[in-house]
Amino acid sequence: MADTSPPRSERRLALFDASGFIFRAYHAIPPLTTSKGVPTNAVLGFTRMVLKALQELKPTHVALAFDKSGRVERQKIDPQYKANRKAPPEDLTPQFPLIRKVGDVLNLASLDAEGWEADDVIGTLAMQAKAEGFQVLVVTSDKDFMQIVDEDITLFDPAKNKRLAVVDVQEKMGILPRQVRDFLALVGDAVDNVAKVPGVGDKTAVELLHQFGDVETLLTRLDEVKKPKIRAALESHRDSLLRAKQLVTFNTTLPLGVKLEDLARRPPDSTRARDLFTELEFFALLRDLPAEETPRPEVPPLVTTTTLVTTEAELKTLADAARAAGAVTLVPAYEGLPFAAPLVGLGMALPDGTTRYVPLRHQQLGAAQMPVAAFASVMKDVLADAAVKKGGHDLKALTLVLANEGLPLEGAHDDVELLSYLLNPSRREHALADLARERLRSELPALPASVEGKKGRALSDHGPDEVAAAYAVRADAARRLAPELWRELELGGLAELARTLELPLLPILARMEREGVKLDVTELARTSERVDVEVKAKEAECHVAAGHVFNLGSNPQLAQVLYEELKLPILKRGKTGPSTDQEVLEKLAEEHGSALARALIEYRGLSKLKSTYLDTLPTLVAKDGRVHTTYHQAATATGRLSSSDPNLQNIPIRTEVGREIRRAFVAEAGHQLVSADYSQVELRLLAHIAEDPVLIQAFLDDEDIHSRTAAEIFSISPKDVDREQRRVAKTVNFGIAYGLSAHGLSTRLGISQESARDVIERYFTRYAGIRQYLEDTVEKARKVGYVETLYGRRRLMGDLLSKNRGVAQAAERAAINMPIQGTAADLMKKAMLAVDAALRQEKLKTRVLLQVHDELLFEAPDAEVEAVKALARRCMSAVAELKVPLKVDVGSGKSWADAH
DNA sequence: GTCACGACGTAC
DNA sequence: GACGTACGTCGTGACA
Repeated sequence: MADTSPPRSERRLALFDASGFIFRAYHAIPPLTTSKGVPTNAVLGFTRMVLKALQELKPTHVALAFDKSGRVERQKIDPQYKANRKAPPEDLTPQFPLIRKVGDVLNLASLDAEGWEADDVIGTLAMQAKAEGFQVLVVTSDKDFMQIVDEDITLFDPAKNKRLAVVDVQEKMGILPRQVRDFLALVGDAVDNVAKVPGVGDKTAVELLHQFGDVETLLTRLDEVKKPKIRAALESHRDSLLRAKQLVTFNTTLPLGVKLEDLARRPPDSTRARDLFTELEFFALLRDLPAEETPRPEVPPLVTTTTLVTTEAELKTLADAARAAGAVTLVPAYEGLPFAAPLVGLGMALPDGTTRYVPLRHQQLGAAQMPVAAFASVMKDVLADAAVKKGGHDLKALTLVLANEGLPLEGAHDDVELLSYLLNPSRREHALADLARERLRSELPALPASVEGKKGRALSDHGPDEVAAAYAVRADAARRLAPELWRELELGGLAELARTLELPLLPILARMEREGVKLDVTELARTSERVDVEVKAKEAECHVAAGHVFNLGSNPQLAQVLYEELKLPILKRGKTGPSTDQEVLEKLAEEHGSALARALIEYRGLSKLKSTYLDTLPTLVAKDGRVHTTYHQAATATGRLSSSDPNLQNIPIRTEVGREIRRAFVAEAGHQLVSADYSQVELRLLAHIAEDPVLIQAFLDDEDIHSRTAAEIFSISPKDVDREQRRVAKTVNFGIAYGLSAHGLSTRLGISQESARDVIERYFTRYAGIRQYLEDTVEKARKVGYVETLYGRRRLMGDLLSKNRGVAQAAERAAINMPIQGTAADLMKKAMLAVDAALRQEKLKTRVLLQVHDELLFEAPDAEVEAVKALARRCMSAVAELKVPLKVDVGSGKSWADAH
């Protein structure tokens, strides 16, 4: 291949002072957001400047230099350095990662060095490039950069469209570029908090430098300084002057570890640039992008075919390659629920792009397959080796199907479903096919319908050739998605959450699912029979009250009976017609004496419990007599887990029949169930996050929080609070973190809107910190476009600026709630890691079975019960140091009901 | 028969 | 629309 790189003399490196421009752009351009509310003024200014400078300078090589914890190293010289700087404005912070993204899609290298400023990165690169014969252009508006100007290094100020060479520095400053550092040290810098020598202004500084050349010489010949005042000042500021020179001097010897060749200019990735500019609504800039798709040779299309692995020797080679590379991406072929699903085959991808499919349990006659036992013996070690990082999509499912084969999996690391979830937890799905379409511009071939939960031939009835490519491509796609997702997580400050919380939690959830919880089906059947009698009686009662038989489960039929035949008033309407929900029925029963409504309420309650729990749960008991739920780690917008098949996070507890259902969740013989739950965790977190002194004190005093709130609201002593007042306060306490409204409170409590408004106003007067927090949260969310938890989990909030007021208000309530609910979820996840580690550490046989948001349920051998109670309380309380204590209630017994 | 949707109700 | 986050059941109506 011909060498097309420019001759040495024509190589021009443009170095952008990116961090400098971010702040300039932010202040130069008035606040601006996308229609979704993402602030973009600094991003726009920065992008325009970069594009303009590139056009003007036509460099052959380019780099963007950023600060990274920039003041840290200089503060080692002087702790006062930039100590007076405020944190960046809150609507600027979210623009930093966006600016990095702009650099990324424009194919410009972004460089930084931990602890150093962009200045130092540029200084280092400039020297390196000069030594290699480059012409260096530093794009900046900062005069400090004049210190590195020489015959090969010039500055370019895009704002003024002016270049600055040695002569310009001399003309402007009256000194040589290499004296700029001395000049800056003498006159100081108020903005950066660099001390000056008092009495020395620009003129004196220049004069002194003409006479002595630099500050070091000046200080050795102080007696030659004519003016006594200046001489005295210099004498007494000797140390601070030398320190100041150190501070203003660029470090030109950073170990950046970058080759200049890597900075060769590449055309923008116009596809991604187009997407990003569209997302940012930079429509004017879109036109300037090259129209055609830029070929991306470094990102080849996904594989379309693969090779089957059917011999032990081939598989061994593959396992060795994975071990050597330290990573492998695995996509299992299975159908149904991963607990108990047999492994039909395995798609694999290695970091070098090799893909394979291992057929294991295809039914096709004559198809060559890998014997399962041989597969297990070859793969066991590499799967269990945490040093070999595992990638894929839904690694919990992979962990489970491998566990079914007796193969423990360690080193789960690149789960693209989980990584995508952290980037945008509001998103409905993180299906691999969608991620591949969006991020790799590739369509994945379809999987057999049965795998997607639809009807069709069983997976194992397909031949290996039919499905091999589909699974191998998926492994290839997941392998390629992971680095991109990690990069975005790093940019958003979410990578630590992934590494230290979500990924370590994944195997714990897999174990909990595998463990399952024992269900006493006889007990459930007994209850079901009894409830059945009651349900039938209530049904008959309803039919009598209606005067004829109808389907009680059909709301349209019910509405006809209530509102047309019985002529009851329509109190509420839904989208499809008059409502028949519980609230309406209660009013009809109480205020209009409707016997039908009264009977129907009881019918609904009982039949719900019967159909959802009493009759369904027994069908979900596995062969081991236990129920195995599936936890979803990438499902909720707040960071909570969810549970399905069955959902064990909404097992009834409030009603008597509900408690009977919990009585059917039991411990094995010789064991007990131990329950540990956080008391009032969300209200405690609200107190901590909002820093409300009154609420914090209430928790420090371990008071009955609802009575205390009642006392505050009604301005009375806690001991004088009556039941009704406590009930009101309890409702307010529960509703407050949900964005409670006067209307909502009034309907819930059956009081007038006026008194509800009054109650809320009194609440906010007493708990002023809470009101402030709620307002600040919404305001900040509007500015930055997201809300976050104490641990940095983020939820993007696009609807806050919706023109539809209802939509915008709903988004405000969600924004208020997420930091509270999400932080509680973070805490519980941390607690689960701590509890798991402690159980191992103490070599206990106790297992964690269930997590229900603020509760953990354990199954403990009788002998361990007390130890586990103490352990759970300890681990869960100590998971964070907050301004309020984290209280944990524990209990134990033969059944879940008894453990409460 | 299958699917998507809305209404409803359970949990925290 | 009216208080946040989930999932499951049922009935309904469109479609095959």
